[in-house]
Amino acid sequence: MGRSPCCEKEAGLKKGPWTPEEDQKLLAFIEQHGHGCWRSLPGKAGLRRCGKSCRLRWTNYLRPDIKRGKFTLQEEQTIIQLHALLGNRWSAIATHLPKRTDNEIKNYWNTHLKKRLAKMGIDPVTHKPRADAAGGAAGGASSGARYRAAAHLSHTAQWESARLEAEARLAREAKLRALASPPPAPTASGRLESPTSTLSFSESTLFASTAHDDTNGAARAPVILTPRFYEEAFGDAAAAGLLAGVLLDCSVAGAEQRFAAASTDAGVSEQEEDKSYWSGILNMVNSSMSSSSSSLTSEAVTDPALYLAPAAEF
DNA sequence: AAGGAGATCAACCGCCGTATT
DNA sequence: AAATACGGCGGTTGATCTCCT
Repeated sequence: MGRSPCCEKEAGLKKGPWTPEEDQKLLAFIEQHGHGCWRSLPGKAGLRRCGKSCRLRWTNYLRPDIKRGKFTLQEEQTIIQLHALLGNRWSAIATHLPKRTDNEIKNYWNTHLKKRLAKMGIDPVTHKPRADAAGGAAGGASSGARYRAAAHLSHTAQWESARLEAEARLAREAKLRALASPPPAPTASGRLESPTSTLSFSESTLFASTAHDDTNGAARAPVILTPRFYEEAFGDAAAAGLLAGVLLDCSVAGAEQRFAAASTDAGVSEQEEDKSYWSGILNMVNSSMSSSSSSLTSEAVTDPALYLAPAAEF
């Protein structure tokens, strides 16, 4: 029954930080043979490590296509918005940030972004304004309006419900696709894959689009991040200006207008809010896909319907 | 200059879904 | 169909670094 015993139960395997020699061995072996079966790799490569440790070292550190260093403003925005959409699904988020690993994104979220949102009075888990922060965290009269507006946009329960429904749809769709056709070649299909992720780009966009398609208007992201948000969070108008450019680049400039309108006009239609928010996400996702080879330049495809099409079948 | 506190990040752990026998 | 291994994921830890007093 089953497979042969697991090597991880072997004694004498090394743990802890990798030495340059170990890195060299692993790198040389993978360059020559590919990683193949991780479990058998350490033996073949002459490493006293378990396969799991080798895989982790490779995917998080040694892979040649990893971009290290400071996250850009656009990457931060992408992470925050995708986190609002997907929650702590770091591998799915990493799918939309080429050259960044899920581990790196997770660390960055936990050490930087989570704190920053909390500072802004936004619950980093639900992405809705915290009750105890209303009117206070960022200070001033304008922030009061901002929190009211954010609260207006916040229907967390509905959001969660729509999210779960979309997730279930996604799983069904993935199964159907797997049955209908063999998996395409990873690089030739145009799919944007994270080597650390099992979630394909198409699945992710489908997820976004199903939520967008919610006819009850239930799916919404609680908080829209605007240049003004960033200006206060960073305390840096230049950074906010850059973000404004990024937003425009990604065709979500409407979010700023919508946000301003929401602050003064409670009559803004919920459908419009949904449309604007989700098209922002879609365009952002789209822009990250279009730049998968080098940097995160934004060349938004103007027709989101391209990505919405699969969802119409549900 | 030294010590402590907080921040950062690489790596481990344990769980889960899928593949394999 | 059941048992088991494998690969992958998210949460957590702990060593190291940086900043502050």
